Amino acid sequence: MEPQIDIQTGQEIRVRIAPSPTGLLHFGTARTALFNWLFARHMGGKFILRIEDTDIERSTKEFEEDIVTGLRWLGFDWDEGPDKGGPFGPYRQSERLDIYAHYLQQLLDEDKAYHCFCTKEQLDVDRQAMQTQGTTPIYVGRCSALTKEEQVQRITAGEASVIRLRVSEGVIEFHDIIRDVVTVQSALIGDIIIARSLDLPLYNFAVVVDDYEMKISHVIRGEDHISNTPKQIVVQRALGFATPEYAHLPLILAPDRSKLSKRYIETSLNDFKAQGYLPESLVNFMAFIGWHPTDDKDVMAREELIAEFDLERVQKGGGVFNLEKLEWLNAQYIKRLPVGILVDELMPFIPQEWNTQRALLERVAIVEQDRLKRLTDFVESAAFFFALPDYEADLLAWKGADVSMTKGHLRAVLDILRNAPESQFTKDALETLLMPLAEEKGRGDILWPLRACLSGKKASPGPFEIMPALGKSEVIHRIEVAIEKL
RNA sequence: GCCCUCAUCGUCUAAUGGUUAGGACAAUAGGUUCUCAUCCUAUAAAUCGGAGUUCGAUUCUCCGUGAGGGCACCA
Repeated sequence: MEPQIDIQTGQEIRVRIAPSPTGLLHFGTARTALFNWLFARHMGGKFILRIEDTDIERSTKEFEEDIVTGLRWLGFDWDEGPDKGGPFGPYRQSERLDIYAHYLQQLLDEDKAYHCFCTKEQLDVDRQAMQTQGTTPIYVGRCSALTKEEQVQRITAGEASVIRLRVSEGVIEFHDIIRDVVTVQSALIGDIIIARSLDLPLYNFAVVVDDYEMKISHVIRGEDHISNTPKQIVVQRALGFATPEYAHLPLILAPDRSKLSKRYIETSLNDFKAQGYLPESLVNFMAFIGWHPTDDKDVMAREELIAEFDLERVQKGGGVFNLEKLEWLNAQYIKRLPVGILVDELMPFIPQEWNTQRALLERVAIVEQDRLKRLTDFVESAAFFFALPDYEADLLAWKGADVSMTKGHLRAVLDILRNAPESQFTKDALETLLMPLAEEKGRGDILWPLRACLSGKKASPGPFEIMPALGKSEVIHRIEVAIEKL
């Protein structure tokens, strides 16, 4: 497909996900990645991964690894990124320091930025004062009048400083695809710090430089960034850069409607993998927090999402994370899996011993498929197929039936099954074989003890599902065990 | 405190200036070969409040209320 051009800007459509490796892959980050990816794929544009590791104290390689692994698992293939390069690399901010230094120096030379020598303590006092006065806490501008000579002098004298951008008063207005126009007074921003030094740029500065250098056409990010946008626009203007199109996504909320935190769900998306969720379910689920198609579809495959996704239809209000819906969706996707694939997916979760017979595993998977909400459920619900659990004899009695009667019923079933050839061990054949007896003696009287002795559990799949999976000899054996118990 | 944003069933959401306000999850009640699950059917459940515009507003405007986010030499 030829790269799509944005009608409004005439630019190629390029979006990015820009996580900072200061923690595990968060659910919200994954959802932002998804919306960027869907938009890019829908529009035929490019999706870029950029690692924002300017915070050298908190960023780690391990977190970056976790994030990249998670995004890959979800299937968000990026066109450019630190692992695969691209025409506008490097894609890790820590490797772009010379680029930032260049623009920082330019701003300093043009006197659009200046060195500020205020200490953190001073700034804290200022902030406190403004807050008690009821005004917006911004920089008071103590250092803004310093001449270049004075700045150089104090730096050479060894005084610590940061770099601030001069922000003039006025109105900043920007367009948001989801929210239309957002207006902010720049007087409420003040002279923002854009770098600690030439080598240590800060977020609001680095983002602007990178988005420009990487020719990002649409910035799609969480609503928590709305208040950063005017600051970034101010930087763009100082640098003479065009403003990209924005789309601020509604936040994902915990059930108490506060910002989703690690207190409610596991922080790393990779934990969802460990808990037995399929990437397809997560993708479908995440897409539906903040977006829905026009029709009533509720299970949508990746390709359908791409085909129908539309940023303009994204919800404005935050959405609560609903675990039950995720589980339901996961069950839907598990149900739709071909057995072979299901078994493959199950592999990482099952005990070694079960893995000796692929054929048995497949038969069991067929029985359990409709009962699984998560892949991990299989371990517990299917255990009885691989080893008959210990159970009490009275489990075998159906609604107060006495021992000798139950025993007799099981013997009758055993007789029928002993004479049946292995080829008769299919669901349908077994039903025609045994149902007449069950109708005669009472369904519960025959079926309950049979099922109970096969599974050793009071709740399990039905006997006609269990028997074909187990095979003749094991079925006979389990019935004999039961008769012995009685 | 200041700034920004938002508001349809419990939850995710659909819809239109005129409909019985639709679907899904969850809940409840039934049904299908014993149990559990699946599956099927049905029931209950919403336009935050007040003005205005209009023949008509859930939809447009304003005010109020409520909620969320942001206010770092973090991102």
